[in-house]
Amino acid sequence: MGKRRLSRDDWAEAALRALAEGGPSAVAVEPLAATLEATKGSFYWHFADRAALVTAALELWERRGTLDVIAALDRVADPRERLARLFDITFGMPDEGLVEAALAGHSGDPVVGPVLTRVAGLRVDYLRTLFAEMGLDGEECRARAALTYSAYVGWFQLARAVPEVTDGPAGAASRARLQAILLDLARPTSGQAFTDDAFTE
Amino acid sequence: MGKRRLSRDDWAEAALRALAEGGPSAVAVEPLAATLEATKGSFYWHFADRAALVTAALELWERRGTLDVIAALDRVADPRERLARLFDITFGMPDEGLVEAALAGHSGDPVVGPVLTRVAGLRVDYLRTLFAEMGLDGEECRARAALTYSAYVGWFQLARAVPEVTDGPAGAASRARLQAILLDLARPTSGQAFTDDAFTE
DNA sequence: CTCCTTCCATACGGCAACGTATGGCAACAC
DNA sequence: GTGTTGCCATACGTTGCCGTATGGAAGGAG
Repeated sequence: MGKRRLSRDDWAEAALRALAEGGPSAVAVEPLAATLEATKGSFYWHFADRAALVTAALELWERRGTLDVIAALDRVADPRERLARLFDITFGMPDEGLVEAALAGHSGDPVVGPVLTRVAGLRVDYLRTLFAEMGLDGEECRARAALTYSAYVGWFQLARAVPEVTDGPAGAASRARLQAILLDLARPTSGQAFTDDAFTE
Repeated sequence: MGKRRLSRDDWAEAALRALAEGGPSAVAVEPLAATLEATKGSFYWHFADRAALVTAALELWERRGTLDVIAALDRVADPRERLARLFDITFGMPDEGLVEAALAGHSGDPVVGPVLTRVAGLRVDYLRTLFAEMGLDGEECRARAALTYSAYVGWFQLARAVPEVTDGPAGAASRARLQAILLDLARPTSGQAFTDDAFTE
């Protein structure tokens, strides 16, 4: 790590890394400057203030983990296949999920809140239309989209809290099983089975 | 709100409230003192330092949202009925779930991390044994416990990010639907035998 | 009433991070 | 070389919160 000059993107990238590890409060100018072997002088040349840095990091996160993914999925025609690909991609990007978990507690933050709302809304909405393409009705789409997204985001929260559950061979098996179950939920034929409350015969 | 004297529990309760809203960083002595219409002098009489306050708040959260719930569920014999009750209780306590979401990003915190790991581990483990009682094998139990817990915790994360999805009449319907689907997941899959060995009526 | 314990307010020093101001170095223009 | 521009280091003032020290009020015990 030489003492080369830093670009605006260098700062944004470092901020995103800090965001994934310690949340928005970890995106602090002076500590980041230390890891980059620079000083605040560099930072305040590229950015107006700390909020601008957080915004840039969130932008990066939103683009890579949401916009780019949705764009890449547009090439897949079959909705079920698209859902499978979506799982493979999103569950395969641990950093992106970890950021979302790190952001969860800061929905009240004036700069984090709107982005979080927008990203989560976009994702749930995408799932909803995807389920709609499979022939499910409106309410069913809403519920399953919420469940699927909850399972995704909760998975990474679990990974943060108890890594043993999600990592390692047992964790990988659980992850594959989870994806299979979620995919199975998308079958419109099994939708009726869930509605009947009578379990004991 | 008179100027009455404050007890240790008053501080812990206020800390838990702040924890649910703004996460651990919101549990700050001086701001809390302001909301309680007191000063730090009161706080440092009841507690040694800030860490002790966070610990007390987390203890409160752990007891109410996990230990007490599990204890109350011990009275229910049928595992499936117990799972249903578990959902009703936990999803019915919005504050507890919101705390968990707020804590997600602070697994690295020396005081928050261990509690979070313990609570999450306890809950996943409880679900795992619950599924085991229903006759599912080890790997299946692990995967479904992880999925169920992920859906629970992710639901509250979603509630924080996009309240419109989880609140209101549409949100309530989605929540009921989600609980139904999760309950349905507890049924054995096609390839497996449902051995109701210990809990036949 | 008096004493003593419990509880709290005020004042203080310290730390970490924010944002600003200013000087300086390197590269390129001419 | 001289000047100009782009990028950065250093030093400074400010703020928000932590933890400590100390004096003092409220309320029961005698």
